[in-house]
Amino acid sequence: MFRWADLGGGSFGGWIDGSFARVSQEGDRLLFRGVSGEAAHRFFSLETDLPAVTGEFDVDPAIHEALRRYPGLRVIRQDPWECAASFMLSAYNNIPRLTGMLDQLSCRFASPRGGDSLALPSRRLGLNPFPRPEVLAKVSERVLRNCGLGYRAPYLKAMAQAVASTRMDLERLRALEDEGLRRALLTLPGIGEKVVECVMLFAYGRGAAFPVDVWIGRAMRGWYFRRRKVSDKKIREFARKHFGPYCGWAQQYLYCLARQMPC
DNA sequence: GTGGATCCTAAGTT
DNA sequence: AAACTTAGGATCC
Repeated sequence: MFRWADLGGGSFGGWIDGSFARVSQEGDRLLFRGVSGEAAHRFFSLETDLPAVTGEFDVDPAIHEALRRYPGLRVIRQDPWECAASFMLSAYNNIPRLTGMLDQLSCRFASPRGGDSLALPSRRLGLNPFPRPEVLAKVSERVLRNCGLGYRAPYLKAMAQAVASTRMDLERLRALEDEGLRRALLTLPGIGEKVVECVMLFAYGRGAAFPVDVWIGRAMRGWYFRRRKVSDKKIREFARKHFGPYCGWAQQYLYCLARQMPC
């Protein structure tokens, strides 16, 4: 999510299932190189009937405008470990710094394998695969701080240890219903009410998840609550009822709109 | 225009 | 519920 690079010439690169993928668009078709079509389809949720989904929550002027501005926008399905770690690190942080942190981690604790060799990204781009939890679990807190993580360093180490051990099998969590999944993920260190929604939505494909970050919070208060003071939880509950079971997809559209025109 | 000192803030969690 | 690390960006000389 945070680690895709603009390679120029209308082409973008990032890691999908252990392969470095290059994606470009030809007319209304997407072209994938370095990765199986199947994996790419899963990653970009291309099996989802987008008009059917967006039609379900095209219910008011704000979301309507967002749908008009960002046609084709989809929710990705990322690897749960990378997703959980990335969003944990995003807490009380800014995007440029976050990407710098992730780049350092991937350059220092992961090496490129797989993908077609000619298409391997350079280390300078910071585009190695995301480090495995077993690796990060053994890295000292001091070294993690050295990657610029700050106070988040111990969280990442503890999370990596949990995921690398049998304590937290992120793949087995797929079998759980939304509430069970939410409760399980919340036990991970550094994951709270906002990040858990991100992981559910962007890694586990739970369309009913609705992350309320500062941007969505501001925007929703402005657009739907007459700028009243409302808790993030209330906003989430409202969104779930207002937009329905795919409110998480609506969140993506609103998020883009909120960042483009801040309140 | 360029360089550096300083201030401020940040896709929240504990 | 106040505190949390610190890099990157903005502002200002």
